[in-house]
Amino acid sequence: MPEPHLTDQDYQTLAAFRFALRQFLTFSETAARDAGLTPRQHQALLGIKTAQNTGGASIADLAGFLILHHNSTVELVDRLVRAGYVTRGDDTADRRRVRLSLTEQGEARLAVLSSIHLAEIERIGPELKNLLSMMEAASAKQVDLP
Amino acid sequence: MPEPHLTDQDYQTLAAFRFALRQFLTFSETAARDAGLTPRQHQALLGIKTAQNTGGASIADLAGFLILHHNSTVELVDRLVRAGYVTRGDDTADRRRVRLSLTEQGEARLAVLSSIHLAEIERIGPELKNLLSMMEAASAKQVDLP
DNA sequence: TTGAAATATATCGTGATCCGATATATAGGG
DNA sequence: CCCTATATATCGGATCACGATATATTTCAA
Repeated sequence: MPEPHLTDQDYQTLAAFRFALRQFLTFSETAARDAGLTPRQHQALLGIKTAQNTGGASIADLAGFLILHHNSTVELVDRLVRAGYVTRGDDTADRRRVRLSLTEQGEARLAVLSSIHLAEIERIGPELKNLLSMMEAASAKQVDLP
Repeated sequence: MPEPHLTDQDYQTLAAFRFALRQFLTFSETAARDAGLTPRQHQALLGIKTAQNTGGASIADLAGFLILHHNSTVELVDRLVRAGYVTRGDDTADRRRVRLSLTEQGEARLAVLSSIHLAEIERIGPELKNLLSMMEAASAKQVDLP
């Protein structure tokens, strides 16, 4: 059990950091929904895209990227396939496995969303970095971790 | 409609950033649940704490901090009060309003969680800052916003 | 002062989605 | 070849945020 000595300033900085994160996540959520996707669906497209080079993501790969359980990921992919953004392909080497790829529509939506996100991240980057630096200099830290 | 020219590197960096965020959020969620709180409840305690100086947060204040609607916030506070972490107080000036404050138990849980979080944020800060810098230098950006 | 509009909080029903438990198909080792 | 492990899929249950609506209090204008 840690013995924290937190100052008001520590709480203020933590709160500001969490608020900045929530603002970004809300921005991202709104952008995704405006593009006809749920936030998770957007994340999934990004994960599938980045594995496209290496043969296509499996369900387990995608679950790892999203930090979700297999079953949740299967359901998410079901919804993406139904919506026409993703296709399930066969893995020729291991026929238990599924190889996910983006449809043209999936690619297009992801491209627009990614562009928007790069711009927003560039906008908020300085503030986030500043808050991160403030917390590195915070007065109270957990020092008794193994 | 933006005309994105995204490189594979852009997608990789975006994905790495989102994965880092998800890792942090998963860490935070696990820490909160280990302390007997849901993630939102933890965030709410932090928001209430930082408004303690200025007379106590109202429902609307808290909703603003969490970027939630009033009704969701009311329900969240209901659960926090039922669990013994928060109390509703009266606003003497405006009796429609509620003034939220932490119980001793709420203070204690928040202190432990905040200490843990400061340590984790210090740990991941450098990587996050690095990814943010990479995206500031990204090749494709949304330039045609009004 | 009174009554209408605005503001703050609360209640109720609904929908989305994540998880636990379980089922089915395929691989791979002994 | 069989047995266990791995990969994906299915089903029921629970949580939580939201929209719509209700109630209480304040504010303002006539």
